[in-house]
Amino acid sequence: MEKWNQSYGFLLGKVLQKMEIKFVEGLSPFEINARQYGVLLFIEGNPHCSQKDISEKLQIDRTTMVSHIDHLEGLGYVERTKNPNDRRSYSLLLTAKGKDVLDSRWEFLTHTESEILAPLSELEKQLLKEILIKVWITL
Amino acid sequence: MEKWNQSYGFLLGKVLQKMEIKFVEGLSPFEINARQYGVLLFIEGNPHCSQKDISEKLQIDRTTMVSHIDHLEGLGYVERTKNPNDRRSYSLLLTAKGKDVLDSRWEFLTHTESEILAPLSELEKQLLKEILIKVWITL
DNA sequence: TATTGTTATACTCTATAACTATA
DNA sequence: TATAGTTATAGAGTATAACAATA
Repeated sequence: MEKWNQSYGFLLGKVLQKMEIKFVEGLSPFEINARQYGVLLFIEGNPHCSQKDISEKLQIDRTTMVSHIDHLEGLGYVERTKNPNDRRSYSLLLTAKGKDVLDSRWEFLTHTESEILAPLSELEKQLLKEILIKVWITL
Repeated sequence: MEKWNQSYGFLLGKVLQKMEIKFVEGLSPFEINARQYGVLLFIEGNPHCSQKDISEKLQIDRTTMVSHIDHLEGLGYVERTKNPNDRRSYSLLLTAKGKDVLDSRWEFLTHTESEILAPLSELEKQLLKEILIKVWITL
């Protein structure tokens, strides 16, 4: 075992990189990247949210959000309407098409993850998820 | 629990991101990024390697390697000498200064990781490492 | 005056193709 | 001819600052 394999960061990075490469491949027919998929997920969970909301929660710069939403709107996955209560902001919603992409790729995502984590037992997979959630919650 | 928290990829990404931000901050006084730290680590473990060797093993494009090594050589962390057996390639070595940076930042890296993983018990930390290694080995 | 979204611009990181020097 | 390294260039992805519309 070499020195760099003893770092959690390197190990996490390698596993994540592998997952991401596969997942991004699966997203490419839908012309979005992993970030944009995350945005779709967020909008599904927070209908009528603003670009600012996503920007804050997902820690994406608000100027970057503009181009992400431009892109998703251009593909017909997301709909911008002005928020009647505050006309500075948008009220964002998934379209039916966007919802389809989200669901189909969610299945693909979980399938991809299973493949990468195949060497683990069911117990280990569950432990890994619990451990990650425990760390994430306190971040 | 929201949907996106149920993905290993999102959880891994969040934890890694947090580690990386802290680690890169700790590297900044030494004017290198995480990739370049990885290169130093590789050279330590593989003295007299060529740029091509690093490029292949760390999956960094060889043209990108040129600027990384330029940078590390400029800082006096790495020494380029021509390989006498094949004068096309370099024989790369850490300087004493490079070795110092590597060691001091290794301590910092492990300390940073401990901070992020603080919510875990010793057993959980060990399980996490074992699980990650198990997945990584089969990648 | 502060906030949401926008635009123009610049910066970082990386990749592609053509070049050189060695083999 | 093939390979290691180099250079110039272009492409993502992101960030900064100035602006418009609205609060």
